[in-house]
Amino acid sequence: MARQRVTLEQVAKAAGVSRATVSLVVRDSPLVADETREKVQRTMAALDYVRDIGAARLRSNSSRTIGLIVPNLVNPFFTEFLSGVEQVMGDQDRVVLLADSHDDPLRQDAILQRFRGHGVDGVILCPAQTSDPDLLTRMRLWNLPVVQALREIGPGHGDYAGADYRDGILQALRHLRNLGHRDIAFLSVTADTSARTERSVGFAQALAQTGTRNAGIIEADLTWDAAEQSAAEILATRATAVLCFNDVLAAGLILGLRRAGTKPGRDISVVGLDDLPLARMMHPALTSVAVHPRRIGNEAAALLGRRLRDPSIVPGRSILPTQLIVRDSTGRI
Amino acid sequence: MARQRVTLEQVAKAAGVSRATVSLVVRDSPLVADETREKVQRTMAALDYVRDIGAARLRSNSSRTIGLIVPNLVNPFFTEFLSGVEQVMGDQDRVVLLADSHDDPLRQDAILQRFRGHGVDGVILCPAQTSDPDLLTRMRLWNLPVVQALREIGPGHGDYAGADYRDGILQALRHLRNLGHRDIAFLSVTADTSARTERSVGFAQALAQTGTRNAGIIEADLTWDAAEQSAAEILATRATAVLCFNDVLAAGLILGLRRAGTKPGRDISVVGLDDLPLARMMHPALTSVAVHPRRIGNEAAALLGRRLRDPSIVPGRSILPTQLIVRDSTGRI
DNA sequence: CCCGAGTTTTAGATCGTTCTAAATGCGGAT
DNA sequence: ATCCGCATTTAGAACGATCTAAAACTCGGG
Repeated sequence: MARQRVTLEQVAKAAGVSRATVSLVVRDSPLVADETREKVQRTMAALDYVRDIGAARLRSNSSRTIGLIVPNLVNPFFTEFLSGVEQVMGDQDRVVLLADSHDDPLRQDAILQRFRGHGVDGVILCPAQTSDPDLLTRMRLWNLPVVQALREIGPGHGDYAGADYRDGILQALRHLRNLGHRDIAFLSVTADTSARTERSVGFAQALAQTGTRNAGIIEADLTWDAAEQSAAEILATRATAVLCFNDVLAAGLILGLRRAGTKPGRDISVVGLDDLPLARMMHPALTSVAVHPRRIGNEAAALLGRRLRDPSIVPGRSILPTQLIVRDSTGRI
Repeated sequence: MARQRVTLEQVAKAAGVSRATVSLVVRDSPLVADETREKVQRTMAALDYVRDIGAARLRSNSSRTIGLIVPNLVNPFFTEFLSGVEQVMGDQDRVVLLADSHDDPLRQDAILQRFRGHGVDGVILCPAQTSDPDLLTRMRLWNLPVVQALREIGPGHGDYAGADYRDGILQALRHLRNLGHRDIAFLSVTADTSARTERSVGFAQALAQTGTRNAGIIEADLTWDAAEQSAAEILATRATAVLCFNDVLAAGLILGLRRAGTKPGRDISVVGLDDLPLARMMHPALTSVAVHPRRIGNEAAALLGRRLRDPSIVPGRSILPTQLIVRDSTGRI
């Protein structure tokens, strides 16, 4: 069975015009006469012509393709984000190349090379933990536009989309303070990312601003099991409330606390970050800071679109507001 | 800032050989002498050469790119599946183009055209509901290999990867029967897919095989809210146990039941399908049929890889076993 | 009847690779 | 010396689009 791709040439022959004219029609150029345009469009439809983007890119350097690298496809937070990116890109008639770095900088490098080879127009990157600080410089040398999202390499410059976690944490601690809590622990992660430092710093600042006290910072791997294990450590502190790095940890912790015989929401308060859909489903339903990862994905995609249209534009930083959603896992002391 | 892509030509010049030789090295051809190969490889590394896959595909018709279409990126079930696909494809040094059809056949068509334009080698498709039955014929005409997964258009032929839902449902109903339940309701979805018919048929068969009775089939949209609403309808039946289309519906239902004052696991038993991670986190923890979507993704990717290697190979059907995970949402009558 | 301005169309080069078919170099058998 | 076979290398034509620069029309005005 032969390769029977319909080419510009064939459309041109069938419509009785030149290849160049058909190419103009394909690209919606105003240069072509209305009558010709229609004739050509009819022929294209009749022959089921599909433009070969690869060939087009070879000549024109625009592949209508972007790369997306996330550190973890299993975490619903990133998949929500991903779906936000896909949505906007789909509407712009761009295609998303997806890859999972598993938070491994080497793998991330390999993915970037692969993306380069495929001629992506740009990349949306949630950098893997401990990414090489001058990765961004290298990418600039490669002429590869990048928008960072959710995490950031080095001090903030370049396009970035994220959420205002600090304010979210402040809201959470205010809420806890109002319920009478003074000693608050922080269940953090082991992974070393900008997201972690941002939240740690946010926690410290919020303690100061609300007049509450640090009852200890516990670290766990970013898995439900690890969080469940950490319940014991948390209970060993004097904390009456716990702020969690994210909802996954919060969910695990609550499971662990319940297993240990404590009643989260009564004996101890737990606040999550992210407000994943599952927050509602848990028992007790989780008080959490809504971050809207999908919207961050929308923003990141929009930023990249903007950058591709005008490479010299000044870097944009979208920090979306967060808001505390109070449910049953927090209660008066 | 100029476009400074390093090409075969430049590598060839620097290494003092011809373009063709460098091309052979790039493709690991055995035709080239070891000494030359090493020299060329050194030069490539020094110049930071990146092979342009688009240009390569233009000549050779292999883009090392596959398209993946899922009906819903928000449902964790599909993202687990997706991550399974990505994993295998990444290992094969292929890139995944991802798109979300939102269960809309028109959108699905548009995506397929886009993928065609990008010259994907093949497609993994979870068909949108009510997909045109002869979509598969069209794709054959396009010379576009396809592996279906999780759902299927028309009667099963062609490569397919899925799970043995029927057996899973049978396991679930046996379990309920052993707990003393005789009247079982089925909380199904409105969407019209092969997945739904498979589960409906499975339910009917399992009723017969276990000597239990159909206490009613309720339909809900595939959202947590809709499932929550349906609790009232369920309670209006004589059912003492409910089998749910999937865990998302089960989770919503449990929420609705609790809100209505019933205690799932005691007053009424609930079984989910899929065993998403959240099944463990709910209260009561959800009894569910494990399906391992990630593995199905692995399988689908493997099937497509096989097909690409040998287009004439006989179609493969991977139906993975399922197993019932008993937790707290089911109990003796 | 030719000219210039404006509109529409086109030939041919080009992008970075792979493929085909032929050229080259070398050692040993004739 | 000449020729053969083998291993290695290469020139040049693809692939399917876009781009550049120029050609071909059309239409009033001089």
